[in-house]
Amino acid sequence: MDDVALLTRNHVELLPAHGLETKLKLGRPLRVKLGIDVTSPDIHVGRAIPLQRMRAFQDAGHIGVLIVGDYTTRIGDPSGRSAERPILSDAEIDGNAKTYVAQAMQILDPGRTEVRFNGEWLSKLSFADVVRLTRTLTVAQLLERDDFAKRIAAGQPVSVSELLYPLMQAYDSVAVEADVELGGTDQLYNLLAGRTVMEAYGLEPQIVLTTPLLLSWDGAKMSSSLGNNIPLTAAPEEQFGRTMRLPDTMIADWYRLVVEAPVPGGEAMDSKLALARFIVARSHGQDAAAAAEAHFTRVVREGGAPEEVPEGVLPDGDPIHLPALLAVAFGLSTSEARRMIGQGGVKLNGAAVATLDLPRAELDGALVQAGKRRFVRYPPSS
RNA sequence: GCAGGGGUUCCCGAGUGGCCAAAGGGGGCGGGCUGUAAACCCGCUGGCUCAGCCUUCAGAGGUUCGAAUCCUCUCCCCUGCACCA
Repeated sequence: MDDVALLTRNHVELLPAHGLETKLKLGRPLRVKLGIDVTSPDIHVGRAIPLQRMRAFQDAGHIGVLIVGDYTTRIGDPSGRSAERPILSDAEIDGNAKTYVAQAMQILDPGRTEVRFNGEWLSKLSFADVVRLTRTLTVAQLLERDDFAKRIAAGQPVSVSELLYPLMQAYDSVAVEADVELGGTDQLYNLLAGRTVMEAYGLEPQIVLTTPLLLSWDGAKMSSSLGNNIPLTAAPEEQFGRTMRLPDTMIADWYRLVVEAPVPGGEAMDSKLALARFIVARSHGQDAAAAAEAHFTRVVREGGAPEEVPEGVLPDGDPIHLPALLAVAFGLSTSEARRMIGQGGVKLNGAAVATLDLPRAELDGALVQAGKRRFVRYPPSS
């Protein structure tokens, strides 16, 4: 029933070498842990990759233990950062935590998922408990971490609280008695610390499995803070469009990591459309995916207006000043609107506009477009 | 604490008294092309009912006809050294 190749598909590191086979021979459902911190409100397609692994384990009869890092987020994970992360407010953290679980369930099997908030145990540790925890690792071990090493070499600050982060995450593994922990490659250090700490607490150390980081259309790691992400909560049209933004050269990678299937072949365009459909369908269902594709075809490929165009209200006065109108309608500055008009990017009922002021009659009942994606309709008065 | 080096428009990064709303790159936006929001090419990229005006170069004052550029003070960052009874 356990196909190791399937469970570990696309992994980067799997440690120790044959540890997973040994665990599987125990003949009981394994507890497969994945910790997520809640610094941003959305899970995106890249962060879904380890969730996909968790799903594979679930489908094979194992238990997914999803740790919501409400408590650790208060410390701030330094992974991949050259600066300390800002500490979020409690309200932000709690708000994010709520939406996270729902998003994760787009990928996971709810019936085989155990959701735990790590504040449950971390908030109860006494100072003596923390000291005991800190005894499990040495400073030298903590400083081995690439990120810390680089920052120290560069003379940048590393706060003591950041050093505690791997320990807290490791303690999660102790608390939930993880058999396997999943994570992106940037989490390798933390995951390995989990092994050491579990051992110190008399537990069988977890198996560590890391997944690749998904690169986005700009070639950088997909990340909410870089704005190159596709959130699982984004609207269907948005998810579809963002996927279509991928350079053709990255399609194969996304098929491997996101769809976990070979590229269908044929035109790059068709593969990319199918990829976009997959991503939307996973979050919003087949119907939404079809609708999003129809929207894309209409608006982007054919340059037409979408099915649903928001309605605007014309201001008073007769010659209507277009820059001001566009500024209100699309949230632009009037200078931006002027530039767009000057570059032929503004259309009135499909025809480019060249004047800044238009008679009210021409706008009444008109469809106004700015660029390819912004539309507003002014319903006829009377 | 002492000595030195820095803080520039979304980001990186030029600019050391007028030619600076400020080079260049990135990003973003617009157009062209295209069975893609890919690739490629061109343009734009502080605000303003805009041939002009207004507000920007960490902050506050000052010198000057004129300051991102000079002076003073303040805040923040970095690099050495010192301190760590």
